[in-house]
Amino acid sequence: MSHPLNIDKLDLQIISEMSTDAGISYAELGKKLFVSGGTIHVRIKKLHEMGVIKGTRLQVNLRAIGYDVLAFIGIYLEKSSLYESVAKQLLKIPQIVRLNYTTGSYSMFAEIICKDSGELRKILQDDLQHIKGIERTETIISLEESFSRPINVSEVI
Amino acid sequence: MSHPLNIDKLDLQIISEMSTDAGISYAELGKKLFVSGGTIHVRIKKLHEMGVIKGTRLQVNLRAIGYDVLAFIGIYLEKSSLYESVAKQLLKIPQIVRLNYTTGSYSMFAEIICKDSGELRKILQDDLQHIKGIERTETIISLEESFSRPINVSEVI
DNA sequence: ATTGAAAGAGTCTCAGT
DNA sequence: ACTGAGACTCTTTCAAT
Repeated sequence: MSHPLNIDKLDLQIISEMSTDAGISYAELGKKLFVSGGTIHVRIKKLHEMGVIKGTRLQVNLRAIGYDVLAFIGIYLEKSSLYESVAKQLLKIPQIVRLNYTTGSYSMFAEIICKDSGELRKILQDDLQHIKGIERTETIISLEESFSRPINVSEVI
Repeated sequence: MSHPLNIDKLDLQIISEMSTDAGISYAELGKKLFVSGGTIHVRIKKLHEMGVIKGTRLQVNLRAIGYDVLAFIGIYLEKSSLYESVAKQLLKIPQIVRLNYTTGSYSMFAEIICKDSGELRKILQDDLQHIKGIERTETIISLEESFSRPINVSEVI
């Protein structure tokens, strides 16, 4: 498997290990991959500079901090040229955590996290209905997350 | 705002800061929140033990490592009681990184990351069509990710 | 529950290969 | 490009509050 940039097997192994645990020490990671901690350090620095690694994020149990509702919103636009302007409006709604420009059933597809169903209803009715360019929306509420995992890059190596 | 568990303002501030940068040092985080590094350490340990913090994940530029296609798959089940058994089959497909049991347009909703459109087509035709209990699927391909961000917990504080 | 300090562990740099 | 060692920084523990 070839890559667009200078990414080799060791880089992918580092990414693979850190995908599930970004907090692993360079020393331990080096031991696991049979290189020195210094090499791990250099590689991670390089991957950062290349923009391959964008950062680390905490995985939080949303229910535990009072966010009970996860939903997806399929968005139909009046004209697809309105994409940029609608995206700008959706960015202003803090509960919307992700937005994709899509092809298929919807023009855009959003993910939203709310404290309760009342908050979700409020955003759907008050905020989304007033955004110019949105024709209609379809809400898909998640009752349960079966699983969520990083992509398995090991097969590429 | 009250919480189901013993989570206070400082805990939420820690979660907020680390949501966007899980790699920040306890010392620096302590300075930012006007407590000692030792206190940060104790709080994070507590949040881990309580299951509020589940871990850290690397944010990777998928295109850079050869994954060009992100898509969502809406799944219609023959009977909703088949949920568990279908979920088990979907877990076996490594390209499917997330699965939710949903209400709305679909019974289940999956997220899939593939190297190219050929790989996606192959999974849709070969793998999904042979899973007992799936009536039909709808594929939504992401042409562009506008944004992706953690939930903003600061408003809760 | 928080602090400050000491001990231990990890990162980061660099000269040598 | 990798290593090992030294300098530096951070984590982790703990007695005191």
